[in-house]
Amino acid sequence: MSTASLAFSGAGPIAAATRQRVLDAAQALGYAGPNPLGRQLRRGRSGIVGVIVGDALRRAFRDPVSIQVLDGITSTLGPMGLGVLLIAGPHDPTDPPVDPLVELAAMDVAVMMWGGTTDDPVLSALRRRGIPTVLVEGSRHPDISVIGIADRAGIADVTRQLLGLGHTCIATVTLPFTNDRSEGLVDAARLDALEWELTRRRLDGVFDAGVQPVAIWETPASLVEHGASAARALLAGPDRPTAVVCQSDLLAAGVVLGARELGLQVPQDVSVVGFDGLDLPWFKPDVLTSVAQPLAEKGRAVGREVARLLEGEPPQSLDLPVELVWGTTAGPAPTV
Amino acid sequence: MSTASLAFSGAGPIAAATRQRVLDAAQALGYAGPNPLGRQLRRGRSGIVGVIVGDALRRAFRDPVSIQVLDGITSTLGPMGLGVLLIAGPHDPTDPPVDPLVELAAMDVAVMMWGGTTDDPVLSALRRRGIPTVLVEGSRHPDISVIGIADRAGIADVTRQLLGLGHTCIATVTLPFTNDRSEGLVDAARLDALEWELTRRRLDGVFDAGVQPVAIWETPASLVEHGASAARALLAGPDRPTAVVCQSDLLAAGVVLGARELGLQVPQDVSVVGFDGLDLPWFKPDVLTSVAQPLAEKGRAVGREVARLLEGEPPQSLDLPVELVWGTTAGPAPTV
DNA sequence: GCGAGTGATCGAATCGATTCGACCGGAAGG
DNA sequence: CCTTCCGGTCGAATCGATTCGATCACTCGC
Repeated sequence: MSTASLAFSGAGPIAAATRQRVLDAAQALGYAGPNPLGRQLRRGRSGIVGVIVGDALRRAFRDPVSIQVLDGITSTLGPMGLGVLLIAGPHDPTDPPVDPLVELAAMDVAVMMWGGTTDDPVLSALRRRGIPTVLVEGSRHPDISVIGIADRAGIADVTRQLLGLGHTCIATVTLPFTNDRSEGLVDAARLDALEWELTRRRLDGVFDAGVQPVAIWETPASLVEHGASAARALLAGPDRPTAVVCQSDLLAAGVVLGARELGLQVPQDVSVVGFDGLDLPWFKPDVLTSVAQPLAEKGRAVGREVARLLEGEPPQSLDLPVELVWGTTAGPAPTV
Repeated sequence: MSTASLAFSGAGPIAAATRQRVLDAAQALGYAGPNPLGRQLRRGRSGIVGVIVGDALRRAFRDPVSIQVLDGITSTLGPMGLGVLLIAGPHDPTDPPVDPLVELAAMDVAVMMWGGTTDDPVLSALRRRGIPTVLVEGSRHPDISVIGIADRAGIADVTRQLLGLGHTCIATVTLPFTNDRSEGLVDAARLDALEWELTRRRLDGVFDAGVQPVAIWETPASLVEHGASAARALLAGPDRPTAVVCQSDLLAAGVVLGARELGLQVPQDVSVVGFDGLDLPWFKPDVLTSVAQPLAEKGRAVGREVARLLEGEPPQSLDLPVELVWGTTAGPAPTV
């Protein structure tokens, strides 16, 4: 048995002739190679990285941001012989708050693809199981790796640019506040109920610039259609904002489309800025003014951190820079 | 040990008090519950379904078609306690033809998300390992489950409609022919080199309608930008086709955008039909004329077939119907 | 009061590979 | 010629849970 093991794994000394004899015998007996389950048990490693996406898979995959990060992750993990197990994140409040896979599946490391909330049930489940975890865009935990970006400062920066262009009446369109996916204007009570770290941070970016938005509009997901309905609600009235800061590019693109539906010109009548720096082929020849984040690099950084954790090294957090991309959707405030 | 096992699994008779005692002891000892690896080895089941996407993950995830099918798959598999392991399909010819995960990873069933070629190395690797496999949109294999759609008939149908509207000069824009991702006009030699089952079948649909396309344009992937470049190439000349049949909606949308860039009106100057029946929010208010396939249902059918195979039942193939959706991008041929 | 029956608990084999140490034969060196 | 060393092979323990059958305590019925 041990010789057969060596023949297949190639680790350790084995004569070429013996190896061949083993391989031939395997062929004759219809043995298709070592059973991964046995190997995994013995090694104590499954070779699997659980990636918990921030939503039902359907929605998560419609978001180019998740996709690009996921691609960066897999392209780093693949060559290391690690596989990615997809796990759905929290979505419908009717579902159990934690996917059974989080409790039951074999994985060496977990990646949470969204910031999560302050005390996330998924995160606690992972900690209970003792599975090292990498958070994408979460808040700093002392003993957990967090791969983030300078989104707060980036949003503050682009907001200041708008101020410099004479905008005084600025609205903001945000990502979801909680898992319950409501849509609409945010009042003080709702603002207190804000649970998602990421949404809060980007909102704080606007405040950091010294802006008190004339309206905060919450969307149930980062999708074009929700941006469009935000535009219909925010830009229809007579004293509409002259600029809209959006927490994602998809929302911003939706706001632009919605504004045009209302007969408004972008950026002459209203300026729209987004976040992410996506390349949207169907948006051409326009280019969103946006805060670009290095999405694929973020994924690769996650992959590298996963590798570090597997080596047994202590968690290490990392913040990636963002870059302001000045496109065609923002300009000076209209003169009254 | 056996009692502890019963306490955690809940299968078999155990007194509530004993159970609680075991759970308390586990807590005290810092035991976080059964190790999945041990359970999997014993059960002989990993609870994992390997899903091989038809491309590098990045490209596959930009394709709403894969996404929706994948979503259907996961939503069926999740409640059955099965996890989805993502595996990249064949992409750059420089990479190894078969992802190492296909050879090494533990999985109970595999799903190939694209038709593949007649003798696919991935498929043979899976058969060698004895892993039951479900093919999405492949060609009929005797002992393999194939979940397909009536795409050939659907394309033939929509092509006949175009004939009925007076179109005689019809071009077609296709999905890739092989893994080498070339782009451009297809000549006889290239037509012979066609390896992808799915592309061939949809092309045959056009032929079935009795149409000999004036041009066949191969794209390297189902993306809007490739449709746009096809349009630039096919529609620039004076004797351009009056209708373009595309093998996907993303390509069709790209053709429409490209045609407009050239100053053409759709459908007045040129009719464009697609395939898939996607809902593209950014394409509104236009609606693609398309052959709609039930994407989520296809995914669910895959999930059900996976379940069947796990039960040990013999492979069973299934063909889902398609439906012609008459949108705003196709109309009568222009009068000369 | 004793045997049958029942429900809970425990022993031990098993899944399949890995890996350390023991062992063996042959070659090189003294 | 004997010892030492070394590359190659083989035995056996181990990873962690599941599960069948055996055992045990206890109750019920006669």
